[in-house]
Amino acid sequence: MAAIELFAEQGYHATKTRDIAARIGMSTGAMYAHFRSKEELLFEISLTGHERGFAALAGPTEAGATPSDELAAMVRAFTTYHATFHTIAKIVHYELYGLTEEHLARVLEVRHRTSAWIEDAIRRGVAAKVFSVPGVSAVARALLSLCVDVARWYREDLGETPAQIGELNAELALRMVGAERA
Amino acid sequence: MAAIELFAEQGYHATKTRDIAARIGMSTGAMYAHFRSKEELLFEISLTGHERGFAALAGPTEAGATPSDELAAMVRAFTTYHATFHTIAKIVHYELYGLTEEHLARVLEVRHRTSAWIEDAIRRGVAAKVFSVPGVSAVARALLSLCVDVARWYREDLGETPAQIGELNAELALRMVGAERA
DNA sequence: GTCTATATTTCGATAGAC
DNA sequence: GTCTATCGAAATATAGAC
Repeated sequence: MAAIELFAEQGYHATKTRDIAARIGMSTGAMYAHFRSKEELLFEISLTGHERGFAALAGPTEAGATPSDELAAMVRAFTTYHATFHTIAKIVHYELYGLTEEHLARVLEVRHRTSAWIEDAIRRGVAAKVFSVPGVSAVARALLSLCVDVARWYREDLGETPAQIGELNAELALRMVGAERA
Repeated sequence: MAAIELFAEQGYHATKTRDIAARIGMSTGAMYAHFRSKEELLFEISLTGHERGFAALAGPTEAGATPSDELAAMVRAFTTYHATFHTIAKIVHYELYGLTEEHLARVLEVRHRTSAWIEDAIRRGVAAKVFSVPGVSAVARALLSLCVDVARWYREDLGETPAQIGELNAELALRMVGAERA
């Protein structure tokens, strides 16, 4: 979708319906056959992006994995997602104030689910005495920062693949939680 | 400044000159005695914020400090800055696309100075063999993420002081660079 | 479904009185 | 310097022909 690129490049409010129309080679009038308003378009992008981000984070969990492997896999996948879909992720994290109150509530639910998921992973490692952290939720927040902020600075022409950034962040995450190493 | 709060709360483009006027209890006409345009207002906030951020990062360097103490002090101060002035920092990091080309170039120079500063600190630790990192600039980027992203989620009613977040991030930074501990 | 044309609103910025 | 009033441009969204 052209709107995704534009919202991410310039921000939601800076993007005009004419810009979107021009990029896809349509008139503004024709676009309104596909969605009711600009905010609805933002909400659809935002909610889908939130759900896919959570799916990326929650996907790699395997039964029987060690807390370290589990956390590394989560950070690796969540980071890779934020690099690969950095345009959508920018909208997800920086365009919340463009949503209506009802739509905002919908995406906040997903955000809460996301942070709870990573907190639980840390908590399991602490319980198993393989992690040592200054505070579970504070470190969870820091790990989310590490993953999420990738969307702010990542560009395809950086010479680094999303997978490489993911691998780096997985390693850093294990260091941050003080994981005992094999 | 009222504009700072509004730009940070809703974004630059979402903030109307009438909103700013209303918050400070002035008319829009009266405001234009104080600045030439909305973009000029954004630029002033952005440049000042950038410079103060760099000053916070570069301030704590002391002669004779160990690489670990030095890096910890930098991350502590830079994080504390981003929590304390999270409204300004939001503008600094998320409202770059609202600037004119000339003004953008000015702030990009400060940003480059900032990342170079933290890279150098890591490089000194690696040279002294007290840090062990997967890559100097990649880890520098990650450290910046950790500090900068604080501005995205910090709120005063969180029950945590900026200094506490700063202390946490300083500890996490030392873990990330694999600093040898006393 | 897409076009051209336009209705309607709202924006940033200015004019002129005080 | 601040006010009221307003200009001119630009925005979202709609109307009606094809």
